[in-house]
Amino acid sequence: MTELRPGDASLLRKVNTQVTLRALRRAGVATLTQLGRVTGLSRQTVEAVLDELGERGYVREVPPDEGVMGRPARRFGFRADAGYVVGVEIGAEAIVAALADLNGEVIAWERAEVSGGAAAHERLEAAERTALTCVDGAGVARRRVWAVAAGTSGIVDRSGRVSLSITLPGWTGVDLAGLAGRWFGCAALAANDANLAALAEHWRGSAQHASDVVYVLIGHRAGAGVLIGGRLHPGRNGAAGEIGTLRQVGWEDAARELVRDASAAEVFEAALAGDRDALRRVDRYAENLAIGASALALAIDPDLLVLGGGYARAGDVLLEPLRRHLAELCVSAPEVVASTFGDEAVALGAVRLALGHVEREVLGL
Amino acid sequence: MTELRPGDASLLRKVNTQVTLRALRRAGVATLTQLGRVTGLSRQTVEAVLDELGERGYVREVPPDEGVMGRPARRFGFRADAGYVVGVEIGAEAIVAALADLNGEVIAWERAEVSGGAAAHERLEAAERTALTCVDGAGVARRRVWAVAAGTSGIVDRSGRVSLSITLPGWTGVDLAGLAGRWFGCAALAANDANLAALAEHWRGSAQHASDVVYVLIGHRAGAGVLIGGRLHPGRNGAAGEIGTLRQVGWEDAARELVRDASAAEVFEAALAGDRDALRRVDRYAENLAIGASALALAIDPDLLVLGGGYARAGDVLLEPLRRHLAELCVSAPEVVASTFGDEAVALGAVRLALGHVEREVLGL
DNA sequence: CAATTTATGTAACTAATTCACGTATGTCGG
DNA sequence: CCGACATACGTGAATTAGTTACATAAATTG
Repeated sequence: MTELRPGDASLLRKVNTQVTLRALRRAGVATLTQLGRVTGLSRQTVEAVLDELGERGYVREVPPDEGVMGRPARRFGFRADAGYVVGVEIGAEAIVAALADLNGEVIAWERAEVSGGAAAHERLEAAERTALTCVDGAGVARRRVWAVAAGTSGIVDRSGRVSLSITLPGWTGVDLAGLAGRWFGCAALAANDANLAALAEHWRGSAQHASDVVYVLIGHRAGAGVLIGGRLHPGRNGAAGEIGTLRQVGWEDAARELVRDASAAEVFEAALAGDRDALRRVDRYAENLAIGASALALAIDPDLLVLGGGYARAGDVLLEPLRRHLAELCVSAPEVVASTFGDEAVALGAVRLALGHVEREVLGL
Repeated sequence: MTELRPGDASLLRKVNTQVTLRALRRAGVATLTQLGRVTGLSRQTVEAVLDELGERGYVREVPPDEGVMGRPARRFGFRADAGYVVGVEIGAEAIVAALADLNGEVIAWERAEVSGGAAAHERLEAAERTALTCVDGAGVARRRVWAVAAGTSGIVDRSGRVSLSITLPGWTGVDLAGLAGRWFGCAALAANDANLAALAEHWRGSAQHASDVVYVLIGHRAGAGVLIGGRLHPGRNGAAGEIGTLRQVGWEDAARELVRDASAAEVFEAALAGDRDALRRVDRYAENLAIGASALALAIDPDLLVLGGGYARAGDVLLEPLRRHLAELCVSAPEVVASTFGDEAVALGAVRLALGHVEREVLGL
């Protein structure tokens, strides 16, 4: 339902501003002539656009290059420090916050532990504290944060409310986006953790060249996030990818069976060393995982399946049997790769989400 | 990856042409002033756009309204008969062809039976014959067909080739789009039948107000089609929705169990009459269906689930237990409705697909 | 220091759109 | 039948945005 609106001349300027800004951000620093070449616009148009952007504070002129032939060209750079965004992961046992500039470069990380049994208000206070510390510690004024996004396990609806959480006590019903907006008095978004991790992988991780992505987050509990056309696909209720709840899929007990007596890391370690029992347990786990993953893969037929979360650190010991089982179950199984990011994936995805909001709303895409 | 291109003034005209054309097609016949009001453009702009469209043959002036106050306004109408599109369903036992004008109004239907065991070339010849008869019978010159789309069961890849078919003999590997293009010497597309049926429902059926739709086509075999954001989501290999192949889902045997000795219609009939055994069998069938449907619903979290195909004619006898089982399996089950169309759904979806191609490529959206 | 190279500044021109205002052409009421 | 009214048409000026062309400016090179 793309609302098609009529355009007057100002639409052109909007379009060309976006084209120019995108080219400038890609290039880092560029001259008018260079920008004209890559955008296909005339130098004069680029100049007019950059003037406007300069007045709005998004672009700054930098000293010209030296030592090159001809008249020195004026050079411009995107002011990535014009504003900032914050991404926060609110997990069961830890809060991870990231502060990033408008280029998405992370300036500062902050991490805090929380008790798995902490009440909702405690967890929220810890999240707020962590986010504020992250920003303050980097020496960035709080009012310069333009958007914040939070990721958490459970189902998060379109408005940013947690509509269902099984793992975190008192978490169901929390208006995450509404509350996070008060931290910095800015726009706020909230989404499911696996969805954000998927976004992070598509942004800077192993899913960069994929358009439709399924991200499976495995740890104590397994969840999944879905990207369609490179964009988040939360679904009607924000529940897309929540296939783990289906009994036949068996994600519920899979992790329990895997670890039983030892820690997960130990099991994977033993399997890597060739231990028969460990190998069998990992294979069994991979099979369980593959059932759910294949349901997702068959439903969506993605370009890529990314495996992330704590257990994904096991690498090929887990990936190889997963690929095998997946191939058995799917007509045409997607490529399977491991996540690039570790603990930062969710917060990084939250940064991307917040940044996307800024790009749309503020820079006016 | 929306390629963002710079715009010169002609971009404005393109945009406004689209806006105007869309408004005109919606209105049927309209005056310049009316079009100006609904599009938000000035009367002069609308006039200029309509002049161009008139020269290109897409718009025609019709006699002014009589009996209204003031100077009679010139009235314009979209020339829906400027071109035509053809949609064809190539099924196991029948070919259904539909000829439609540029408004998507179906001018003529044509139907032919084929043997389920017919070889690929026979089936293709039957399809071609049916399509040609449909067009010829309506008195439309063959060269006025601008695009044709074909739908069939099995997996159809992006290029329009059947990459896997289990039901139709010799069907795997057939370059459906390539061959269909020769029928009328025009652009040709091909897609999976369930996907096209979904498209039809979204276009004019029970899914008109939904954005993300899962369509489950049930008959001898069950298949599913997926719409994301109102658009076809075929997936990487055109296999999105092919969840029936997953053993755990049980769609393979579901239909077999249902019918066993009687015909499906008889079983549904008996269930409607209150027959215990029939009710149990329908419930069992609904449960099997729900497992696969819930996997799709959980993966995609759609706005709506549409049930179509032969067995969907059973109506509430089947829908009610399906809804019940789905609610048990899903965190938040989607609304479930029956398909609006009967046997025409797939051909109608093919018409929509072909029309979409024309709108994009020819009318230049 | 002149030649070369490259960027800037200015002016003329085109495309598309809007606004304002006068003109044309119907219906309605006496 | 004719004037009042309503509504649409036609024309011209103004605005915004973008492009091309060319003279001018400011560096490096030999």
